[in-house]
Amino acid sequence: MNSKPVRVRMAPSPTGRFHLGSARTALYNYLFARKTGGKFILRIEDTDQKRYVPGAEEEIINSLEWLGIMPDEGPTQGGDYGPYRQTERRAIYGKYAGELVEKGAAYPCFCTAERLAKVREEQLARKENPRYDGTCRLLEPEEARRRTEAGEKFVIRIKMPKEGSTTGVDLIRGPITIENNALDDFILLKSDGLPTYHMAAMIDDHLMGISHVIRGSEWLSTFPLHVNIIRAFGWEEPTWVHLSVFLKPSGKGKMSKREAAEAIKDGHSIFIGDLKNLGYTPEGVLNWIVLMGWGVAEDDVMTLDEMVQRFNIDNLTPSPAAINFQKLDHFNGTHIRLLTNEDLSARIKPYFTGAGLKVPMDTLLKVTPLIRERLVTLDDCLTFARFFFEEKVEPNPEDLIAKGLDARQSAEIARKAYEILASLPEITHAVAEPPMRAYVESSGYNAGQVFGILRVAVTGQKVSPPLFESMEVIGRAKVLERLQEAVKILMAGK
RNA sequence: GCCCCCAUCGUCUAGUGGACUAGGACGCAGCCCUUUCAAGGCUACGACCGGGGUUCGAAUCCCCGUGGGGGCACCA
Repeated sequence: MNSKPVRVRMAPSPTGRFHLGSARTALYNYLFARKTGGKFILRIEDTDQKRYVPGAEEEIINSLEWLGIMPDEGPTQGGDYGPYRQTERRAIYGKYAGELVEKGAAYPCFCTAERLAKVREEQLARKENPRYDGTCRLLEPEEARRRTEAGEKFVIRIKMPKEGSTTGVDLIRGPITIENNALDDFILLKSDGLPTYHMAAMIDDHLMGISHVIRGSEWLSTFPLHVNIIRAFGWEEPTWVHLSVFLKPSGKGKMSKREAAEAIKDGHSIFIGDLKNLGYTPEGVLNWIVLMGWGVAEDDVMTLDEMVQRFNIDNLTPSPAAINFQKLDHFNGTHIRLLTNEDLSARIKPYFTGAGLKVPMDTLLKVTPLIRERLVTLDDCLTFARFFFEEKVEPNPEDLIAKGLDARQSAEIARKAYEILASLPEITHAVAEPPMRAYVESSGYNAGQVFGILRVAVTGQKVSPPLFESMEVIGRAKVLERLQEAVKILMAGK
């Protein structure tokens, strides 16, 4: 490990949606910064103008905000090392690339894209590895300068050593060595004047004082190239950590576009921006992803603060992890149950109002305790509790008929239940249950039959929160009204 | 094809040479609780990829296989 003050960064490119993998990278960076008292930085790597997606940067920031892992420095909050968007730093890169050319560590290349494509094709046909053939590497510096000054289009390539090998050290994987002749003369500066990732990231990491680079394992194969670039500049290397990749649930390969769409149909998603709408909580999502690539011996239910306390960068696992949505559901439900009544009520309220229901907070506060342990996702509140806020319920006539009984008998039970409840001054759990129990005893019907009919009549559904508690919240008038309606339905269907 | 990485229950993982009859979590199955559905409690099932070394001793270290994954752009 190096001795620099801890500064870590997340450097996404605004070319697509913000997904699980990006979120986990951000999380680990965040946890490490908090754990060590360091800074967490967001840098937008927008040097590819062709793939730029409008709104992508906004989604990144919204997602981080929703998860509660906002950076200390970044394009929105600023900082002493800005700007934090690479396109706003473009002047910097040309200067550094020029420095490398001066040193003889890089060279201008005038080959056209067409020629490069042709070379690649020929190499492939000969079953050779596709790579730059080195034509412009042989150019005399004077001639190269004459051509660039004449206005000819060019890129700048790194002059990779032909011999030897390069070794970089990854914190969780150990030394990684690659033969230099296996590395290409990668392009550092594109003909549009913007840098490629390879050079831009190294320059910015250096300029921003990044101490630890925690990034995805897709960078593992170009890792030695990055080490070479840093050495060419004569800078100090950061500590490197390459995270594992996420595999699709089957464990066979990365999530494809098609599979991402499938997941959404199932009520799941790999995109953070969707998870919110699907009723997931930041707490549940965070707990879920933090454990894919990092493990704890026991007590795996954690809040963000607890994660910070327990996080240890040395314990990150290098092996790929298959996504398991069932586990997300589990953690989501668990964290929902951990919320206070007020907090949970406030979080589910929008789902009711979104469905066009009027939801008074005082009533909701009484409903929430009845459904909280039944919720896997926040939007489940609608399936369990919408009848509390509806004027009328529309029970399925068949559901009103208890198991083993016919319509006439069920109607009799409903009418009797009405009589009993109507005779009471109030319908609370404490007052209503004893006489109903007594009726079950004396009637010869069983509890499941009697309460089943009552449940469907009052809630309109076969599955509901506890019956008597529910009736107490619904209120005497509505309970009796719904019971009467049930008797009517039963009589009509007889 | 070439290069790199990885390898413990179905899945996520604990394990850093002896405390391993390999621990936890999800899922699955059963039981308890119970007016439904959950939640909760208990129990069961379930793994060190294979082969060689090193060592008194290996899930743990080394090598070779095998399997899986990633990368080979004027994309990141």
